[in-house]
Amino acid sequence: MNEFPEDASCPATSLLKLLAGKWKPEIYRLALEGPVRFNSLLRQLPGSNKQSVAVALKELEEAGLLQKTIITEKPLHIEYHLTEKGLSLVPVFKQLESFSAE
Amino acid sequence: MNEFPEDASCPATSLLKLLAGKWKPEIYRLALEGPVRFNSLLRQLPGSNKQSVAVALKELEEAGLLQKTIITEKPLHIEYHLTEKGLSLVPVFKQLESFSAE
DNA sequence: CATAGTGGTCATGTTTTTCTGACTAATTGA
DNA sequence: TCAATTAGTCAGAAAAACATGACCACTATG
Repeated sequence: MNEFPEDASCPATSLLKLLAGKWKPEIYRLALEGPVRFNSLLRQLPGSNKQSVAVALKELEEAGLLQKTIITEKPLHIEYHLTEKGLSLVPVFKQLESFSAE
Repeated sequence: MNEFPEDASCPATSLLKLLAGKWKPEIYRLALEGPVRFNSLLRQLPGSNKQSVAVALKELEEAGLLQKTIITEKPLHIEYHLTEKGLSLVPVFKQLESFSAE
């Protein structure tokens, strides 16, 4: 009988999967306060590990939410900061947070 | 040195994890159009299976986004419909969808 | 009475995700 | 020169998520 034969694919699925990955919401949240760094994140996120944080950073970067920058000054290091695309997610994220807080 | 010793826990994490679970965005999306049913969902979601859909429905219900109702009329069956809490997520979901569409 | 549809559960297996610990390599400071 | 900090990679193990197929109980239809 097939009551609803339409395609039920969902545009939000891949974005949700990306954002929900381990340590990603936490990293995104910290990135809202300013550029983040690999080792600093490891210290800020108790229970995290190099591998997962590296993967999270890479995927957030590939998704165009974070921009990786090599800082050649003083003590040579790498920073990740939100892109415009990353910033455009702020309202969504704020809503998710306020919803969770209920 | 511990530059940032604050707790970095994130209120959005659990909600994101809930929403990102397999078939959950698709089920939520279909529920926006009206009450959904178990076997009907299985037909509407190609590639899905009883187990995953059952788990998704249970978790969405436990999270208070869906309400399970036994319909005692005509051909006895069960419906899941969005709660007020579930409806309050609509704007978030719409934003996620429009963001994905870019 | 048999068959199909309703809405599941359960045990098991596979696949995906995440974690652990070892290792690398360049830079900096003492 | 030694040790620490930077930012990772890699292989393998463990844990979590997901899929498969069998089964169950009830209702409805022929």
